[in-house]
Amino acid sequence: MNKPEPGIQMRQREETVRRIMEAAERVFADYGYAGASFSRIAAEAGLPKSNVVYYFETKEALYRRVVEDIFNVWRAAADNLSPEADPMTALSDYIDTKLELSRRRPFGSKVWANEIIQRAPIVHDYLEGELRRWTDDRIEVINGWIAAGQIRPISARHLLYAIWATTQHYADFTHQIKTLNDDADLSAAQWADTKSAVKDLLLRGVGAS
Amino acid sequence: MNKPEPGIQMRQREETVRRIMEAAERVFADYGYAGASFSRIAAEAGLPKSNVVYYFETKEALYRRVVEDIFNVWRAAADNLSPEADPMTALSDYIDTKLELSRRRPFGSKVWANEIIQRAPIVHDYLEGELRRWTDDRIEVINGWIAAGQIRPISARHLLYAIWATTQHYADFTHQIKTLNDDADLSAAQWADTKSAVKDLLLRGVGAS
DNA sequence: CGAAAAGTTGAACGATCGGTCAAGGTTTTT
DNA sequence: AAAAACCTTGACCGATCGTTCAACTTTTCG
Repeated sequence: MNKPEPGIQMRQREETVRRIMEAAERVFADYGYAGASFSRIAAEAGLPKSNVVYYFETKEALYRRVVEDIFNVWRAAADNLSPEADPMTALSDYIDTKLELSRRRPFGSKVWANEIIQRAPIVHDYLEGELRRWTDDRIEVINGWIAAGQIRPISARHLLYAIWATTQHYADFTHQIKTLNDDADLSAAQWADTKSAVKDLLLRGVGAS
Repeated sequence: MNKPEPGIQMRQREETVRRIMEAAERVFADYGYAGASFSRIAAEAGLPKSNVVYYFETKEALYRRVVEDIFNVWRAAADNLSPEADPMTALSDYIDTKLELSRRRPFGSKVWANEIIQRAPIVHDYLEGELRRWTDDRIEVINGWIAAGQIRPISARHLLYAIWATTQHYADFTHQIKTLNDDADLSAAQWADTKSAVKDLLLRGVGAS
């Protein structure tokens, strides 16, 4: 049962796969599923097209890997919204985490948005299963907070939707936000402003003082 | 200077153009710019491909017409946010109007979202000109309300972004929302709930009692 | 009415797409 | 060192793309 020490080939394989997936995430985000081509992804990754095909067989398989990857990151972030915590702290942390993801993985967010806009041909099963359960669970948690008088009696479902919408907006609509910011990327200070403004607005909405 | 009474041909032309643009809006929303093909749009409109080309010359020209059309609708809706009105009434009406647009023109919203996600190759000039001016004007209006003590001192810019994000979310992420609603479209009652929930959350955020 | 203009449509074009394949090189295993 | 497995890559395939074109019908207008 000894794990074999990775040889040159295996280490290079992982590195190559990672490079292709990063390129693919960018290209899928910038051109959509149909508009993204193997040749463009390969060029972005600095590899021949055939080599990309060798590692990912089909375009759909590569796309699926990219979508699953970003989804796993998001799922991990979602665990922050735990039932035990204080409502304001938990929601505040959740918004922070989601905004930080929008900042660090904007292409992943765009790929996800594209997938949903186009009726989720790939991740539909996940939406019906895992996401539905996760959402129902969190709605119960929030309703528990409401019943205990810890927050205002708002609609838990629409609160979640509002958090998703506002946080992901800063990734998906990066270009619009940048344009309205005199064509400059948001600075670190502006990102901090964003976080506090979003939290201020939404948390006040649930009853923060 | 007498306007000529429209003959059979001209009336049918307008009708055909409208039918093509409706089909195109759906297809561009469902498949993205690159994934939308003349043949699919033509099939959706019930016309031969060549006929669609006859009316719109190139795919980019057709796409541009679709984007400009939805943009004009949105611009008209934006006028609701006028400086003179009472803050809460004005913001409430604005949110109502935007949500009603998400309900009635979801495909247009998706086309717009796609365009922005993909760096606005078509509407970039508009973003830099008209939208930037409109946004700056509204930020001034909101800051005026704040200075007059009519609403809480929130960030006007991020308030606007939050309104855009939450309202458009119900159009762009229709599929996700529908899936989380047991695969059922939102009923009229659920749309009413949505409107009041979004307004409750955001308006409380700006200081409604 | 008859010529000009506008609308309709199937066939065909070069370009690009996703994917296949074979030939040759490199690494790992025996 | 020989065999096996793995990796790299350019050439190539059928399908589909946006676009062009020519033949034809219908509508408009003097």
